[in-house]
Amino acid sequence: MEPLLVFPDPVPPELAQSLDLAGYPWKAVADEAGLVAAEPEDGWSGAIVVAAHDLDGAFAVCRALRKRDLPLEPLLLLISGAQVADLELRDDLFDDFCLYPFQPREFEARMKHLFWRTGRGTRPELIEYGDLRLNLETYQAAIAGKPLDLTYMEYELLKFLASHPGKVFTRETLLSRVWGYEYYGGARTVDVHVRRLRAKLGEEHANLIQTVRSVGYRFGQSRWGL
Amino acid sequence: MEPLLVFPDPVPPELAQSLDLAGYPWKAVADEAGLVAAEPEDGWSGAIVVAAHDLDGAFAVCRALRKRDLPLEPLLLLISGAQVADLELRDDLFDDFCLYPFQPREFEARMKHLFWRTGRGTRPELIEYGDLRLNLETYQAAIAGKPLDLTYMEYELLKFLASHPGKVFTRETLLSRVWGYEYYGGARTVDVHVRRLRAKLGEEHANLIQTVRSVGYRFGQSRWGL
DNA sequence: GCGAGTGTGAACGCTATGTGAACCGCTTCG
DNA sequence: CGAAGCGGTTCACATAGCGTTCACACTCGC
Repeated sequence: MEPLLVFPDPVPPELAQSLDLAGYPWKAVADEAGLVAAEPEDGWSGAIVVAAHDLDGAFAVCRALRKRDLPLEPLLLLISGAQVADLELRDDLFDDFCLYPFQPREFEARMKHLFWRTGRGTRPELIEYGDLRLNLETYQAAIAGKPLDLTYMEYELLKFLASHPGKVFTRETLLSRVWGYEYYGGARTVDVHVRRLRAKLGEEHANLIQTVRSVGYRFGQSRWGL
Repeated sequence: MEPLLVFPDPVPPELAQSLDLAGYPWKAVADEAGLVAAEPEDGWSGAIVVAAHDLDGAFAVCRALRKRDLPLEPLLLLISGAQVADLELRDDLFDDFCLYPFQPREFEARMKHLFWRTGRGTRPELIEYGDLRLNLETYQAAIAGKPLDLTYMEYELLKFLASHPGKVFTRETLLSRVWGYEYYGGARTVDVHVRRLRAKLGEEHANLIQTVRSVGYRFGQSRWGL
């Protein structure tokens, strides 16, 4: 596991202790300049920024971390109770915060939840939508409990569509995202795969993949929430 | 704003007070059966589940909320310090947690951050004007909650008009901006599409698109009032 | 009341999509 | 080594949905 970035340097001893006890590798950074200098080859796996002693410096570090091409996640902010009000309008600078000084149990639970949450974004192991279920680990699909016998491309296409329910994708987008970025091929290929998917989904569920004329295809119903 | 779901019923008084002070509308629910019974027409805007007094009941509610077609978000869990360990392996049941009893400032900050996060992460790009709502991601439109079945050109035209409310466009402008810059066609095409749009909007909302004689069309009310 | 501008219904023709089948490369098995 | 099977791609054709156009009725302003 890549190390966590921790600000400031030196790190408060109780934080260092909690991190070590929980088994997180970490590296302290004193200021913005250190972000680049101390960065491991494979990047940071997350960041913990202690704002309790230096609010402005902490926010500066957060900003620097979030401005990168790939904003660093997750980012946990440790602040004193009196600083809670300063979070206002700075929601974009952190993923979660924890009152400082902290209870080790709460700190550890927040770390776990944060990693779980951001990890889920990159590697979900199960996709479910209505009766449909895709097991990404075993490459199996099932609808209403009945297993679907999908080919590789069919599975990949369905996986991509089902992981963005409601959103419409053009054939070109699907070709580049599902087939590959430099794919040379006719857009009708998508049609054929959609047709086979619909056939395998069965008459009852064929409408899971909807045609949006002149645009492309959409999986499932739109989300009108919020 | 739609109300928050709060479990259990009765709600602890300090929680009720904090919610009221922060201006969140809310509705208490006593058990899983109440989730459906008490649900507002437009759904919940989020949930707060107090686990401090009834851990199992709280998790049951969380599970029920997350199993729905559209898992309810955001979901804030309130737990006692002794229960933190019980969060283990239940990361999927909540979005954030707060130690209970809580400091109102921390509670409020978590609520704000949660709403900011879910709003930003999952909110589709929308165009809204009065009862009209256009979802740009899903190519769907709805008026007063009822979905509109629009064709591609109708959708594009409405999208363009609705994104410049109050402004008058000539047919030529519309042809070049909606149809395309090199479009060579009769101006009456616009009329026909406007007519169909009005018909689909329904008698009640047909006046959303107004005719400005000798000039063109305008969406919504003029900025000078009417 | 006249004319320009706009609403309306219907008809036409095009284009995007559905559909069946052929093709082609790859793997498997005899 | 060749045949067969499988899966992905492409092609040709059918078709319905949709955009455009036109003719005519109507309305508004002068």
